[in-house]
Parts: sequence; structure tokens; C-alpha cells
Amino acid sequence: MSVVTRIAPSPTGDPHVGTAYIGLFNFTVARQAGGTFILRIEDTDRGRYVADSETRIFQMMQWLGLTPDESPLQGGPNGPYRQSERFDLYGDYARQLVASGHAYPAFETPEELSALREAAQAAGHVIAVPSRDLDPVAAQARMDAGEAAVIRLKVPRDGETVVNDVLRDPIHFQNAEIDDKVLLKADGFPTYHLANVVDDRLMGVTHVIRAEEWITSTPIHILLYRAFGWPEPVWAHMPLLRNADKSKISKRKNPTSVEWYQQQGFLPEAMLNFLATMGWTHPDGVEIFDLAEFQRVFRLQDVTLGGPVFDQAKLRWYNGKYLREVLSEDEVARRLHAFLASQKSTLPLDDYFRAVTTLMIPRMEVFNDFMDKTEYFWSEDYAVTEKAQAAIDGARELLPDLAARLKNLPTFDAESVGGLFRAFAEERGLKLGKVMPPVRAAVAGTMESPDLPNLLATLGRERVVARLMRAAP
RNA sequence: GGCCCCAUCGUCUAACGGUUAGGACACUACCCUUUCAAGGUAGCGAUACGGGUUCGAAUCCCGUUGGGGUCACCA
Repeated sequence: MSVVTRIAPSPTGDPHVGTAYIGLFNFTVARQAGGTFILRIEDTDRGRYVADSETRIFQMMQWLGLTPDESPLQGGPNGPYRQSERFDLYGDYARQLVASGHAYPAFETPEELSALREAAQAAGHVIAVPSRDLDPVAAQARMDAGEAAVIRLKVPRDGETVVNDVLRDPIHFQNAEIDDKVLLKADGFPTYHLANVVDDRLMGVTHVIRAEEWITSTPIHILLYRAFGWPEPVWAHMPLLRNADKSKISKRKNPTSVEWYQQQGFLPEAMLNFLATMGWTHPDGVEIFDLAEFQRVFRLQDVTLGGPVFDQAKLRWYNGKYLREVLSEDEVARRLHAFLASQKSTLPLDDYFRAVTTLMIPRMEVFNDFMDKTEYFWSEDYAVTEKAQAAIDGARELLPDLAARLKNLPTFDAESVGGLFRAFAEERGLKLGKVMPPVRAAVAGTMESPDLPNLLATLGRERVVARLMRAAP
């Protein structure tokens, strides 16, 4: 049987980093087996529905290189892939369960239920729904008369349900502690439990790899599979990504939108690499690896279960590493340019831009760092820091001479410029540390910059001489 | 609170009964050096606690503590 995995996000907001995380593992398990990876949209909650969310989820997956094989946007043999478009299906399956005695219509109002719940809580047991014991014929008559009803799963009163999760020991749940979950809401929409199980079955899903928060509802799903007479999929519950305080990762405490990371100028490769190390380590201790390598060595059973804290500092380190050591300078320049263009920059992708990029690669971790650190490359109106001004004022008399020499330097490359400075310093009996800082301050307006010869060579003779003259008395 | 999951440096983790408990991020110092980075070297730093089992426990068992998840006509 071919492996089929899926992610089933709800279109309720920004494309979440947790979806990307779970997507990575589902994608990989499918790819390893030459199977299929499906993106299904679980939009049965019309109250929380966000219109463009689905498209943005899809774009996130594409950006990361985790493009699904089947999805609402691409279609596929098991469509439709939006639960709202599969509406009719669920009612039929729910009724099938009622007919087979595995489910029943229930007439309790929300108010009655909350009263029941309070009483049950006080007594320390699970809620007992009165409708469960209604005569089926009488219940049918009430439904026919148009009385509002939901359909609930008839959970066995005794025995236990065991979840066999590939990542942990068998988990035992006493059936008496599982309440009769709603399968079909009064508005005819299915709940997550029904829709999820029916769709996974119909789409041939073999491996359910999802977040740990679903563990407690897994026995319900297993009971459903059994009620339908279907075989269970393989279960694997991944640890939850955490905030620094160890709580489940949340918007309030951590950026969770992948779009945010995109806008900061993170690379998808770095994000993927980082995410892969949340709960898993490369067996050879390798820190930097790509999707293909991950696919080659990943094994589900090696996933570690402690809730990993999503540490942005480490993500940034990965990103810097990709900039410096994985991508070519040319590739970085191209991507940086595209990034800046998306931020409304009009800088052309020319040799000058490429040269500046090369100088900045070891000096930025994410693309968003770039403009702040390179103002003086693009404008004559660059800010001059106090320290820089002091450096200029302290050695102002050197500048005209230096400017003249630079103007007449036969070739204006880093090596020649470096030689010029060494010669100048020796001639004047000065240390390089006395000569270079004022020049740096004058041409960059800051004391923090790439090394001076390369900085000057990149800026070019014309700019350098003009700036030096301007700073000189 | 009931049920469920989890537990090695601050963080991500290695170890799969025998190691001076290893690596990475972060942090600190030093080196390189014209500044800032990058890079190199070193340092700091952990088996939550208590009982067992065993010649031997981070590793197996039990308890405690701690953290997390879940208890909707949301997913």
C-alpha cells in the first residue's frame, strides 16, 4: 500500500509556523516512500473562516518547497480538498453510524448541556447525554418533526481504547472517560472528528502525523474507524513547538506567521533546516543539511518528545550560515535583490549591488539587516554618528592629502588602496589605526563598516574622493 | 481539578546499562585585525528529586516534583 500523508489546516488566519513544521514531516515521510502528500482545507467552522487564508497557506508551503501533490489549488484524484465542498458526504456517514447503532441524535440545547457539564464535573465524571437512551423510533419522529438535533458518537461505556503511537508506548484510555462527542452539528456541518476521519479514509491517508495536542482525541478517532469498520492509520504525534516559557507556541509570545519570517528576510532553506532540528537531530551530528539530505536520513521513530522551544536566535544563526556557506554570492545577491524589491526598493541588480552584497554577507543574518547597515552605499545623505564625527575632527588635516593620492592612484582596487594606506602611514610615521578611522568615518559616517580597502574599492574612486574632500577643511 | 503526554547545560540535542556525560546556539575570554562582522581557540554550563533493580543507571521500574496538552454544536 502506498504511503499517503496530509496536513489539514483550518483557514483561520496567518499561515502558521506549526503548520510548516508538521508539513515538513508529512512531506518527508511521503517522499521517502514515493507516496503522496495532500493539503486538505478544514473549513467546517464558518465562524472563524478567513477568506485569503487558504491561498496564503498554499503559498507558504510553496515558498518552503513543501508543495503538496494534491490540494484545493491543484486538485487531484481524491478531491474536492475543501471540507466545505464535501458537505453532503458527512451527513451520510453520520446517518450510517446512527443506523448501525454507533451514533444517535441528541436534542439537548447548549444551555442544558452546560448545566449537565457542571453537574458531571462536580461528580467527577464525564457528561452523560440523556438523548443517548432515547428510543430510536421516537428520536427519529422528533427529527422528522423538525426538532433541532446533533448527532453524537455512542462511546462504549466500558473497556478501553488504546492508541498505538509510533513515537511512544501504547496509550490507554478508559472508554468511560470519553464523552459522546458531537459528530454532526445542528447546522448539518460535521465536527473535526467526523470530517477528519471520513476524509482521511476517503483520501487513503495511511500515516496521520500531527501535533501532540491531538493525542486525547485520538481514541475518538479510533472508535470512529472501528464503527465504520475501517482500518486505523499509523499514528504519530509530534511534540508541540513552544514559546520561551515552554507554553504552546503563540502569537502573543513569538511571531508565528511564516509570512513574518519571510518579511524579515529569512531563507526558506534555513527555516526548514531549523524546523527539522525541532525534535530531531541528524545522526552524524551535522547541523547544516537540506531537504534532500533530511529525506535521506530521517526516521520517524527518532523524533524526540520534549517540547522544543522555538529559538529565534538559533534560526538567525542558521540563516547567516546559509548566506555565508551554502548559497553562492551570486544567489544571495539575486535573492536579496528580490527581497528588497518586495520591500519597495528600486536598487538595480548590477555589479555595484553585487559587490556591496559580497561585503555584507558576513555582516548580516537576515536580509532585513541589509539596508540599515548599507545606507552610505546608496546615498550621499548618509547619517554621521557622533563617534564618526569625532574621528573626522581628530584627523581632518590628513584627508586632503589622502584624497589627492587616492585620486591619482593608478588602479583603484582593494590591494592598491591598501598599499597606498600602508605607504602613507609609514611616510608620516603614523599607525594605520590613526589613518584609517577618519577615512572610514568620512566615507561611511560610521565606525562600523567592511574593511577599509574593500570598502573604498567598492564605493569607487569618485565617491571616495568627493566624500573625503567634503569632510576636509 | 480529571485524563493524557513529557523531563540531559539558559536553548536545540547526543548517549540506546560501562563515556572525563559529546556537539550546536547563546554568553565570556583570547587569537586574527584598520573598525564591525565572519573565522579560529579556549572557557562557562546539564542528567529535577527520592527510592529501588543491577557488579555497574542519564539510560530499566516505582513514587514525588515540575512543565505541557486536553476536557466546545473550534480545529
